[in-house]
Amino acid sequence: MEKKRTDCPALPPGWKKEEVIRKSGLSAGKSDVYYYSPKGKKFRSKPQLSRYLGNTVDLGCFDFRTGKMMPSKMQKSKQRLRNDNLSLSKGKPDLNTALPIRQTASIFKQPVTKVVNHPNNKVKSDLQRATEQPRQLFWEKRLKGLRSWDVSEEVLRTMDLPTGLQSIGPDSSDETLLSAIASALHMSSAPITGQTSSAAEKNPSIWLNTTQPLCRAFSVTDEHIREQELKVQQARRSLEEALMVDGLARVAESTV
DNA sequence: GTTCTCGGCCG
DNA sequence: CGGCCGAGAAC
Repeated sequence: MEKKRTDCPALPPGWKKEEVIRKSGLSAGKSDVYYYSPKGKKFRSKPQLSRYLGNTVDLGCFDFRTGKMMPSKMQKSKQRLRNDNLSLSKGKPDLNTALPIRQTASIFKQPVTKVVNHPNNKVKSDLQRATEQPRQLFWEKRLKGLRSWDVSEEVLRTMDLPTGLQSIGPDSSDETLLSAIASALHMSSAPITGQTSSAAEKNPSIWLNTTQPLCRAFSVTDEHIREQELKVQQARRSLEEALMVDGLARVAESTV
């Protein structure tokens, strides 16, 4: 059989594509296409590939069988943005196994543009580099007043931050504190400690540690952790209930 | 146990 | 009809 693993130009380097012809049975002559990651993991469908690659790669116009990007396969009236209202309200249970996109990520989609005085330079849009882009001091202030809304346009109550967290910098109110901390958690995998230097409190515009949020140094206590565990537990419970109710409703609907 | 292969469901 | 994945066959 053709068991040649060939390079696949549409995928990151190291990926291989293989086409296996069925040699017997009713489906003899049909072929199956497989992909192999650089580490040798085998993939036998687009959903499986998509799950593995996560949200970093859009396989929307990727043709699994040929292994090429097919611009024609774009923007069908189907293919909605993942988990929009429709697919959540009506429709089947969410069997989408792809990782959910952080909704807050939209804030960071457009990092500050770095202009370099060289005619041949192109602006890079690599997300990894985005965190290293220059930023305005106290840029978090711009997040002030951002709220989240549910589908009925009801303002969602903001999260309660643990007591003891205090903002720092020109905006002493707590209005940007949550945003600043949330942003910091999204933008770096390094520990978030807040501004540990006491100098930063006196003159933040000079001593601010820009890798940390506009938040005074804090420590996490066992009590904080217990509270958080409780919240997670409760959230999971209500999710479980919601899924339960949803499932029952669907069964009832289908047996009418 | 893992990998290969074809059947068959479902859209 | 073809993509996807279950599961038996093969190793």
